[in-house]
Amino acid sequence: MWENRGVVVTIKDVARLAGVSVSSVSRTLAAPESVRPGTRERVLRAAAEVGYSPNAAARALTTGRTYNVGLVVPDLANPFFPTVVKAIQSRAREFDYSVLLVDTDEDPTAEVELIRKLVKQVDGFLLCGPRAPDEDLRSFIGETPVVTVNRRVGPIPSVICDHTDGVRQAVGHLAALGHRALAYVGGPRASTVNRERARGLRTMCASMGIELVDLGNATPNFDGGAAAADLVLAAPVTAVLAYNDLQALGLVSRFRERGASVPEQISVVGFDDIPLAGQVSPRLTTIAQRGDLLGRAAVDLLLDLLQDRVGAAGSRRVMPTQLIVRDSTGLAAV
Amino acid sequence: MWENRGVVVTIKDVARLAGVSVSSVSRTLAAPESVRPGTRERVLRAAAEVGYSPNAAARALTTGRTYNVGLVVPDLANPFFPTVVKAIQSRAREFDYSVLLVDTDEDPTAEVELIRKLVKQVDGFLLCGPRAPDEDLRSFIGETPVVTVNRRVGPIPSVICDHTDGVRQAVGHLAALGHRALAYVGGPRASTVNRERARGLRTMCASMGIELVDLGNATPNFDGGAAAADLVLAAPVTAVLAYNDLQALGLVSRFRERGASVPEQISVVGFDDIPLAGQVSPRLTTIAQRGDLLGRAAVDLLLDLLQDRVGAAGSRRVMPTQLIVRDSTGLAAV
DNA sequence: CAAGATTCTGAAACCGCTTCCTGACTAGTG
DNA sequence: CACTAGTCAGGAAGCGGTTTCAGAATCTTG
Repeated sequence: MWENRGVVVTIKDVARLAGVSVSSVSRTLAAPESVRPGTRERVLRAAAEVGYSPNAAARALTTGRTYNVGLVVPDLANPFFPTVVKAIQSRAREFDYSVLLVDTDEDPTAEVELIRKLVKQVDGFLLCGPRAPDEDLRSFIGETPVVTVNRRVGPIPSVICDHTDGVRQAVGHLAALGHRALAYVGGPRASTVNRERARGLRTMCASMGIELVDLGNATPNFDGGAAAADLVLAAPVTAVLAYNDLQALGLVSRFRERGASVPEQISVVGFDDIPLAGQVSPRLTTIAQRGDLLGRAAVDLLLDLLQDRVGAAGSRRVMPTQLIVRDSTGLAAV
Repeated sequence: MWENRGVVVTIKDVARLAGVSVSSVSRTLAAPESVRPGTRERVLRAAAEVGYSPNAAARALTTGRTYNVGLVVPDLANPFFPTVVKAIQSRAREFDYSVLLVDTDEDPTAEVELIRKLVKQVDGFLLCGPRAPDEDLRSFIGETPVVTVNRRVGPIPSVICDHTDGVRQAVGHLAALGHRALAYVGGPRASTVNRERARGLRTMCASMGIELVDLGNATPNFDGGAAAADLVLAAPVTAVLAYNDLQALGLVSRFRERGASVPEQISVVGFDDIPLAGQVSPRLTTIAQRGDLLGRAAVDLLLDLLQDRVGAAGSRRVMPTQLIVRDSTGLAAV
């Protein structure tokens, strides 16, 4: 039924109509200047007339380039990722690349398997906050081009945000508000971002004489935050930083249930600046990562890689990070 | 640099190693029972040994099947879509299909163009709440298999939620709480879902003697809701239904700013039951669509279509809808 | 205007896989 | 045991492009 979908027009049809050989058609389309203007004209006219568009599979077969990129995300339901994915998809399209999406549901094992399965179908991968262990990711080196987003693994090209600087801004902000002790609700253990933030936090707090209570790893979503809220209240702190905004929202929600008002009794800082952060009440103070910039830069880096036009120096790109002060932080309770 | 990514193992390598012809290898992999056990054994062993996996492009070229589906969404940043996309991606994977994702940014024109561009690269399309006009979508009939999700266009196979029933439940709920006049904040004009809800609402209200104020079309996001909030307060109503949860959240937020408490002064009902709906405060009463069911059913329908195993009868699938009563609805203000 | 240098063009091979067709071999039958 | 029917495996064509190579056409130049 769908076999003869419309009329399948191939390069031969164009060649016949234009009265030239298929090679000339191919050449015209690939490098118009390599063909005489007269021929070019006829070919283009013919192509337009029959509405020709080359068959991607055939092209991929000969050239070895699929014009597909594999995009792997741990959980699309985390509002941070759609921002990145949108940017990636749109930037890829500008270069006529298509995006093969894979959601791994936070499963590190599935992640690696799925990547392996797709290797032949794409020119390279964009791994957003991959959860697989370093050595698994390393195994792709030399096998297929890979760019990681918000994760750093050995020499693998990456695009990340300057989380350390983000943390610096946040701690500075809290210190200025008089907070002397704060808690950190962590994210996935495997997350580079989490480690970087935790480390940055320790350094900053140490250098500023602020007490830091590490509450361990919580799941990176609303419920994870809500679950950690009671730990926070039990700790001798006046402010808390969460691994991401979803957790922060969970914290706020549970604080409210417990009757602890934000920011009067406790200040809350999130990470990511997801769309909702500025819309809920109280509006969330958060450290913004520009997901759109990350996504765009990741595509550019991968494409550069595919063209061999990237020195080792350029294989790591760092995006800025910015503290957005809203209503969930205030003067430290006395 | 990436040209010789690893060792490219082809069907020939397997054939050589197994001491058979390529045709036998191909046959073994496609239809194991068509080959003698001894041969089968050797082929499989050889394939495993060299880690063979067929080249998708080559296969697509000969068979005409790409094992890709095109997934088109208007805006991934709307939290309803990730749910659907996740389900689609995961269900597709079960059948070894890959998902080519396209986000159209709510642009009806781009939508059609992008679909056209991808036609050759996929076996069919899943259009989630497409925004393009009916006639454009109709033009794909016979050209490429298409399944629409939450949109009905002529004979195009579709999966939708029973929105009329959802509306029925919601109006029943509000009526029982004593509301006699309610407002509707609409969504995109082109949205089938929006039309269906509006129509259902009119019918229901008429039959129950409830007054309905149609506030026209608002953008289907938080800001659209916030913008409509003042219209609601100016109307003689005690409850409002929004086109989606994002709008509902916007409404609540603006109501709060205006000092109108929810649900004491005004009840709010959303649509979709996005993850956040149950987590914000007040928790949102909403009409749930099971995005996961929709996504899964859409994949199944498309695959059935591709196998020619779907009668005209089965080409429309309707998913249930359910009112989730939470805290944003209460007794009508007197 | 002829000879050589250049630019264009077409024929053909090839990418990796599927599938049709044919021949070889096995099994079944009288 | 000879003959037919039925299995199974291999050769080869072909999917729709790209690219190499060599020949044809055009342009220079003396």
